[in-house]
Amino acid sequence: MILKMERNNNRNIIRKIPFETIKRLSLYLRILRNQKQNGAKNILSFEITKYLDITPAQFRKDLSYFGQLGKKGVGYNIDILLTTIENILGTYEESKIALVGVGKLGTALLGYPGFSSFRFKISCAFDNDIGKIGKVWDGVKIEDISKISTIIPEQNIKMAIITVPAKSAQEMAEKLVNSGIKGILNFAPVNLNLPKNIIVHDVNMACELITLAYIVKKY
Amino acid sequence: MILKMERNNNRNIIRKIPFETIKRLSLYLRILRNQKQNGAKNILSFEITKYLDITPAQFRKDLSYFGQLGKKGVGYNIDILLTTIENILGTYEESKIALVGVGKLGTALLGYPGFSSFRFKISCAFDNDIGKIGKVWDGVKIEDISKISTIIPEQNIKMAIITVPAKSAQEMAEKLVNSGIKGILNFAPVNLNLPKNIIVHDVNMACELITLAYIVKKY
DNA sequence: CCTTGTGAAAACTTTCACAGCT
DNA sequence: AGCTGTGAAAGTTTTCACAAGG
Repeated sequence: MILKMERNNNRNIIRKIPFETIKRLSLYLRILRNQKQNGAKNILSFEITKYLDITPAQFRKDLSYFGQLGKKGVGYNIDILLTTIENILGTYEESKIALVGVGKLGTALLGYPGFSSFRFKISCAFDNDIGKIGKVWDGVKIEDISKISTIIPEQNIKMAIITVPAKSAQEMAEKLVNSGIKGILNFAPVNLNLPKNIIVHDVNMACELITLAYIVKKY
Repeated sequence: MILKMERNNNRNIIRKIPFETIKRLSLYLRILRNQKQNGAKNILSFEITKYLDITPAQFRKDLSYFGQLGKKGVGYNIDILLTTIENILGTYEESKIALVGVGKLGTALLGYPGFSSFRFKISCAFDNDIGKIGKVWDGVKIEDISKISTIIPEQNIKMAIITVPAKSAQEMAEKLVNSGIKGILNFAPVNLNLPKNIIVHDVNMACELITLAYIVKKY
């Protein structure tokens, strides 16, 4: 999957950026922040990839899509790299997220500390359980499902996380899309049938375990 | 990544099975079970892929690695397909899983109903919080971290899920590996540094959101 | 010397298109 | 007539290997 045609900073050439490169940028971001916190100013391609299952050449290739960011014989300046990657990924501005389904998993996600470091904020949560509606979890008030169509346009939210049971996921997804949601992180174990311009990423824990188990058994 | 050289049933030819094919098998499994429950006996490649972002040709190609499972002009018998895929993935026998870290996410996974349908069973859970040790969640007694090295070999557990904070993940992973664990599903936002023969799958919710946000913004 | 940046080659995956069964 | 099975082609990603610059 090719994501984008991007004009290369230095040489004015149109480049294709592999989707796999984009996925890896957030991994680089995490490590670079750690290194910066440890006081490092510079990093070499083989140093950063020691912490990942990625080759140094892969790292350099990934960055090459965005310009000549390193110095030959010297390595990469961590601040420059951080700024560049944060700009590419857009993590410098806060993104509001809607959560639908405040069961066990939804509750865990509401309290998940990893989102805020990438400036994601779950700014509203919905459930159909009367026992939950009106309560506040981690600073977020649980609203009734019926409020989706008013609150999401009001707050101009573009992304949502679905953590409802499989049987209601499609209905919730349609409600979200009708309210302006463009991207969905779907934890329900069903394939959502939505307009092609809506981006859906599925997270299926059972599938992750199955592939893990398959590999473990074969080796 | 090529997973395996497999002897093809019908033609005695050595085949390479793409890793991507293995990942899709669990998706097929889910839909086939649904269809069977709805009373269907047969399914066509274009019918099953209606529910997925996969082309019919991709589905047929995937299955072709495991033999000639369909009938030309007729389609695929659901029972045969189910049996074949369950055999390939090994989901016909129960796999015991150890859980390390019974915080919010760990608790959610303990109660996650999706595991049991693929015969995964979280059979032991560990935490270092004295307030949790000894308590029983979803039928599983929480044990102290120090018991990892006795309970895991005793129960002959080969796979574990890590849901502890980033700073203790590496230490826990090493304990697990020393106790006989071969595969780890890691929810902690750090890269685990372990022997190459140990299989680690990372699940990073923040990274999922970042790539989703990137695509949503660009389109 | 050292490490980056990058074309070119290799590896992997998906799609095409049609022969071959039923 | 209709759908599968599959080589071959196309598309995508990773690795190689070395020129080039500090």
